[in-house]
Amino acid sequence: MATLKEISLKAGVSVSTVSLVLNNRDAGRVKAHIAERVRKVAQDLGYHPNLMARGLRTNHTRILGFLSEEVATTPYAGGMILGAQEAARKNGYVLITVSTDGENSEDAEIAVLERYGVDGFFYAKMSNRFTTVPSRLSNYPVVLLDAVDSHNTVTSITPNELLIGYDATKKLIDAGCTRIAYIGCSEPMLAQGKRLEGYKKALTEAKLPIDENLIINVFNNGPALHAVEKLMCTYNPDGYFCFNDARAWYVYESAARSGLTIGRDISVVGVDNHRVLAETLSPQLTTVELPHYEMGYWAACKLISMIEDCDTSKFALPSTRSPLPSLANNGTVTIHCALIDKESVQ
Amino acid sequence: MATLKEISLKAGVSVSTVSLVLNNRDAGRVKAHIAERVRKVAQDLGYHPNLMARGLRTNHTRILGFLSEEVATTPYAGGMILGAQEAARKNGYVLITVSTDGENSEDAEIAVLERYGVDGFFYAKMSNRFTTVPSRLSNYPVVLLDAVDSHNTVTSITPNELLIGYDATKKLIDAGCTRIAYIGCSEPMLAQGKRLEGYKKALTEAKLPIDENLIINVFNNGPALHAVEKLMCTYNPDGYFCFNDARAWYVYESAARSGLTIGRDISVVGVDNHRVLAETLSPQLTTVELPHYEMGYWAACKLISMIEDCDTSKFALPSTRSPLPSLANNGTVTIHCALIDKESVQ
DNA sequence: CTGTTAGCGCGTTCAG
DNA sequence: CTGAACGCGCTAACAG
Repeated sequence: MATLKEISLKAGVSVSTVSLVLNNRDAGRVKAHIAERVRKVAQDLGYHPNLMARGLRTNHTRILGFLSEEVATTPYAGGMILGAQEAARKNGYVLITVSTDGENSEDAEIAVLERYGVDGFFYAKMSNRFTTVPSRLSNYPVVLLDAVDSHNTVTSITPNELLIGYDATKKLIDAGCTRIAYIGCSEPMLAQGKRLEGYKKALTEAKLPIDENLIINVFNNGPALHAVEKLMCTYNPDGYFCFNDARAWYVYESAARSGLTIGRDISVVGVDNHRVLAETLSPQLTTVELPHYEMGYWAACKLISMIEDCDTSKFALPSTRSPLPSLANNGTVTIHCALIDKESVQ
Repeated sequence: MATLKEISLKAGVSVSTVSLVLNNRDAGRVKAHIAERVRKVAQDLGYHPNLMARGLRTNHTRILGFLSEEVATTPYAGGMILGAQEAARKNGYVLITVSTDGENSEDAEIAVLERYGVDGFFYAKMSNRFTTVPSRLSNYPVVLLDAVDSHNTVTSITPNELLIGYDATKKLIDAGCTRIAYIGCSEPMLAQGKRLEGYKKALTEAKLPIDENLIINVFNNGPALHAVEKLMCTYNPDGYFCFNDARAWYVYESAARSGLTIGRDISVVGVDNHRVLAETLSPQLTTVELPHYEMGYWAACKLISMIEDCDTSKFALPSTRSPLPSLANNGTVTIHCALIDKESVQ
C-alpha cells in the first residue's frame, strides 16, 4: 500500500501538495503540470488512501452500522442488507452488520460500532412494528428499516401494509372472485391489522359483503392446515388472500386434497414473493412482493444524505418493481409494494 | 468518547502510563496503587480505545472481510454470516460484509476492504463448489465457506455431502422403505453428485437394488412437479430422498393429489431444514440440516486463529446439532450434518 | 501557488 | 518505575 509520503518523494513535492491534488482541491492552488505529475505517480504506485488514517483525521469513516435483531438470518430480510450494501457501495460507503440477540446486548453492540467510528446507523427489525430507538443512537443519523418510530421522530421506511391488502384483494375481485377469504396471522403484528383493513376496504369499494366466516387467523403450523381445509370445505371461497406465502401453501395443500385446481377453480394471492416458496409452488403463486432490497437501498441513500447533509438529488434510485418514494421525504415513509402477477389467479 | 489524554490529565500521570496500564502491560512497571487509580478513572469516563487510532498504530483492525456472491440474499445462507458474526463478536472482531455481483467487481471490492485494513477474509459461495481464490487475497489469511479450493491449499469448510445422502437414505431404509426414489438436481453441483453417491452407498450396504427408474433430476420449476407425479404413479416408490426441501414439496403436492398420506403411505426426507418450507409443510418435513450457522462460526474461529497465529484451544465452539470439527484441522474440512427428525418418515 | 507545521488517538521505544 | 518523544497516514491550518 503506497502512502502519500512515497508519492511526494517520487514526485519531488511535499506531502500536503499530494494530498491537495489527490483530493481534487488543487483548483488554482497547484500548477497544472505538477498536479498532473502527482496524479501520474499516484496512478503508477496504485495509490489508495488508508481509510483509517483519513478517518482518524476527518472524523468520518464512511462506515455505516447496520443493527438488527437477527434480521440477517431470516429468510425474508437478507435483501434489506443487500440493498443497503449496494447503495452504500455506489456512494463509497461500507457496512458493518451486527446482530443483537436481545435488548441487553444491543448497547454493547452499539458501543463497538461507535469505537469504529461509524457515521450513522440503520436500525432494522424483523417485521414491520413500532419501535423505540435506543437513546444511545440519538446523536447519530439513524434510519429505521421495516419499523416505525414510536415517537414518530426518526425517519423510517416500511411497506405500505394497507395497500398490500387492498391491491391483493382488488386483484381477486377483478378476476371475478366474490367470496374472498383472508388467511391471516395470529401473531400480533402491525402488518396483520393493516392488511386486513385493506382487504375490507377493497371489498367495501366493490360493494361486496364482509363475511367474518371467511376471515381466519392462524399460526404457521399444523393446525393451520386443518383450519384452512375446514374453511375451504365449509364456505367454498373462490379467492384467498393470504397474509404471506407460507400461509398460501395451506391453500395449495387443501386444494390438492380437495381436487381443486389453483388458478382455475380458486385463486390465491400471497405476500412476500418469498424466493423459495413462490418459485417452487406450481402453479406459481401470484403474490405481493415485500421490497426488502428496495427498502435497504432507499434507507442507505437517505442515511448518507443525512450524514453528508447534502441534496438528495445526487442519489440515483434504481427503477424497481416497487417504485421508491422520493428521498426528500422524512418521517414515516412507506413504499407501495408491487403485485407480482403469476399463475395462481384465474 | 474519552481519550487516553483525558484520562492521563485526570489521573495526573502521562499518557503512556495510561496506555501501559489499560493494555495490562503494567506488570512490575507501574506502581499498583497508581495503576488502580488509572483504571478507576478510565472506568468512570467510560473509556474505550478508538479502534481506528489503534489500528493505524498496530496494523490490525479486528475487522474481518466477508466476501460473497450475493450469498446474503439467498434464503439459505444468511446463517453463515450470522454464525461468523457471532464468533467474531465473541472474540472482539467485527465483520464488513460485501457482495460481489460478478467476477469483475470482485477485485474492486477486495481493494475497498484492504483500504479499511481488514485482518483477513471469508470467501463464501452460494453452494458447495470448487473455486479458485482471487490472487489478490494470497497475502491474507483466508477461509473458504461452502466452497472448496481448486488448488486444495486454502482452508475451507463445507457440508459432508456424501454423508447427507447416506444418512437420509439410511433413515428411509431403517423406516422400512425398499423402493426409495431420489429427486435430484439438474444443475451441475458438487452436492448433487455426492448426495447421489451417498444414496447409492446406503442402498448397496442394505443390499437393496439401485433402480435407475427411481432416480430423476429436475430443475426447480413446473415441469418438476409433473416429473415427480409421473414417477409416483408409474413406479410407486415408498420413500423419497430429495435434493432439497423445495423439491420435497413436489412430493407433498403429488401425494396430496394422489390421496397418499406423507408419513404413513410414503416417507420423505429433504435437505436444508429450510426455515419456511420445512416448518410450514404439514406433516413437518424430516430433513438434513445444512449447518450454515455452524460453518460460519467455525470459519470465523479458524480465521481468527490464523490471524493471531494462536492456539486453537482458546476458542469455545458451541454445541450444536451438527457437531463442529476440530479447529486444528486444515485444508478441506467437512461437517457432518444432522438429520432433523420430524414427521414425514413413518 | 507551495511547503512547513501541527495534531487526530494510540502504542512503543528510550532516557531518566 | 515513569514520562517525554516519535510516528502510523492523513488533512488542515498557516506561512512563505
